[in-house]
Amino acid sequence: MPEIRPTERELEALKVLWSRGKATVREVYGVLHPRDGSLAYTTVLSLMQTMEQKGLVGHEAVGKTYHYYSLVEEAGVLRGLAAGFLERVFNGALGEYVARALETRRPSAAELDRLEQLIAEARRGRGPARKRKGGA
Amino acid sequence: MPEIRPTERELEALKVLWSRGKATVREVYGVLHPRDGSLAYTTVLSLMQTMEQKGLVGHEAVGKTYHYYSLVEEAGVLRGLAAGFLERVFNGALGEYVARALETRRPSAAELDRLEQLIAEARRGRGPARKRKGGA
DNA sequence: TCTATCGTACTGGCTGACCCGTAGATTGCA
DNA sequence: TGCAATCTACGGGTCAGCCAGTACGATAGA
Repeated sequence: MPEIRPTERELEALKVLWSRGKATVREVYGVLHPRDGSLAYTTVLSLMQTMEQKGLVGHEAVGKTYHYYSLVEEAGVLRGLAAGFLERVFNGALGEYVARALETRRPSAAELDRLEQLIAEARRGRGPARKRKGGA
Repeated sequence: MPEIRPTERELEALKVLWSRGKATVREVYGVLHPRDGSLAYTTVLSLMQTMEQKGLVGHEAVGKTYHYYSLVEEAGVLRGLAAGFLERVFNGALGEYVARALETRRPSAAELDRLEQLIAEARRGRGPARKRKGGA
């Protein structure tokens, strides 16, 4: 597992696939285009092709169109990104990692409750995730 | 303030400057080289010149050598990086941001205490930072 | 003075990310 | 059958990041 590190654009596309299960190029384009303002359809097409070549996504032909789906698990990718960022930027210092994020905006009470919960779970010896790692 | 976003290499160099106050190219090279394995001295020199052009660092001549120093505040840069990462990857979801990081390794009791402390401070209405923003 | 050494300045090459236009194939429909 | 719409395939172009070689000046020591 050579560390999955999608680029920014690739991550945007993956998010669409994760939320929908699968999607056509046009659907991904429909999500990315309004945000970016100007972004050609063929650009998104190229993006999907590049991602397929990298093994991030796969496709199945339905009629003449392709339905793309993610080949990488969302939680795993996000975990990897977080781990890399934590290491590269904060040298693994969890406190700094959280402190800097808290400085950027005032967190809601609900968010703070959620954080407390995560910490409590971590204290109980198991990670916050309920799922096991053992994926493909 | 057009959002400071140093590249990976630049961040490595900035860390050296932050920890030492100022440093020569050779000193930065001395830190970066062992980690990277092979990295030419002139490469680090080019890096510093690029960073100076971007306004990330400045230098003063001491004899024939340059002493470089950071022009950007450490806390501010890290805060910006954390904010960007939080937004781009987790759409601003603080819980996910922390949860994924906690999954990567087992945090120590001291680290969890530190997190509790940060949350408590956030609950008291003020951010975890004791310092005001008003920098240069 | 001559030379080795140690600086910085300058320039170019390589790669990946990103973007898009055009071509070609297929389909639906009048 | 002919036309328009809608795909995918392919190729190219731009730019930033990264890396390093070469040039050139200053300095210290023989």
